[in-house]
Amino acid sequence: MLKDKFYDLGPEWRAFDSDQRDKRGRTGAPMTFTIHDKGLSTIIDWRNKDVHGRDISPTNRAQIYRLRKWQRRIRVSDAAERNLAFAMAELDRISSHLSLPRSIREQAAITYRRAVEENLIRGRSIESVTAACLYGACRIRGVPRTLDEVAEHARVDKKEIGRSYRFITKELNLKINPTNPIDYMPRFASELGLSTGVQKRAVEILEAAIKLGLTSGRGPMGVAAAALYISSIEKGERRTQREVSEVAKVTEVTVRNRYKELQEKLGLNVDV
DNA sequence: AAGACGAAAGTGGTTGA
DNA sequence: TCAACAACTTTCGTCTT
Repeated sequence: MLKDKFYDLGPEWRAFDSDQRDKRGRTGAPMTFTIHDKGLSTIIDWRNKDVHGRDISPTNRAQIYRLRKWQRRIRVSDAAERNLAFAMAELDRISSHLSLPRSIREQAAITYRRAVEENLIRGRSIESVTAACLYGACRIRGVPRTLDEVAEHARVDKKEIGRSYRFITKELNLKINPTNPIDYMPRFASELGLSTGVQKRAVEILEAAIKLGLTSGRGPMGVAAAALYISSIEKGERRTQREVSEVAKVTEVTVRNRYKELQEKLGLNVDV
């Protein structure tokens, strides 16, 4: 019954690439929901007096009671709806900034609705919960974005999103696997303009590394970056450590450490 | 001149008493 | 709640291409 009432609150333009998006993005949320009824609501007050201050007859009184009851109901469902609409708008806004596919956004919406149903929002900001749902949705769908990336476009800081995320996943029993470095591969490779051959090789390296347990306890992005770095050299499409570290959002030092490790333990000789 | 290297000190988050 | 800890970062001087 609630869902009939949602409007498309997304941006009114479509962006075809991120440059465009950056230029055209105007402001935060597409619309404010602070005034849900546009000031048109009528309030039935609690006194049993009419406009002239006279007592209302008992017959009319029964009717007034019924009206009051509805007013109460409408008010609470309106508030809930308003919050949901706001959350959906926020979800839309962040995911469009992150160029996330619709399916992920929907996954996030599902999670969010569940969170609402289970009363998990109380005490947490809607913004932090939506961001947390989105972050989780990315991981569930195997298209990881870092917490930093999500936080960058959310209106709350990383710490709070993380807290909400942990809470939500625990309370809803969401089974989310630890991030797999392989999931980052397509994105990193394409951001670096590397061929699918390089990407495939990097995945092979990662698979071998996972078998040897070289990935556990390590930041997945660092490992992914290192594998891609090695593979880019092997395939003659070399990228510098700096370039690789940039897209993976880690430092060169980390790329170095990881790749030295991979090289040594996997018996790869990359040099020359 | 740019890239790669590695040592050393600093940071934030997890873990275990 | 606090301290220890590992991974990662920052910074910086040096070596290699």
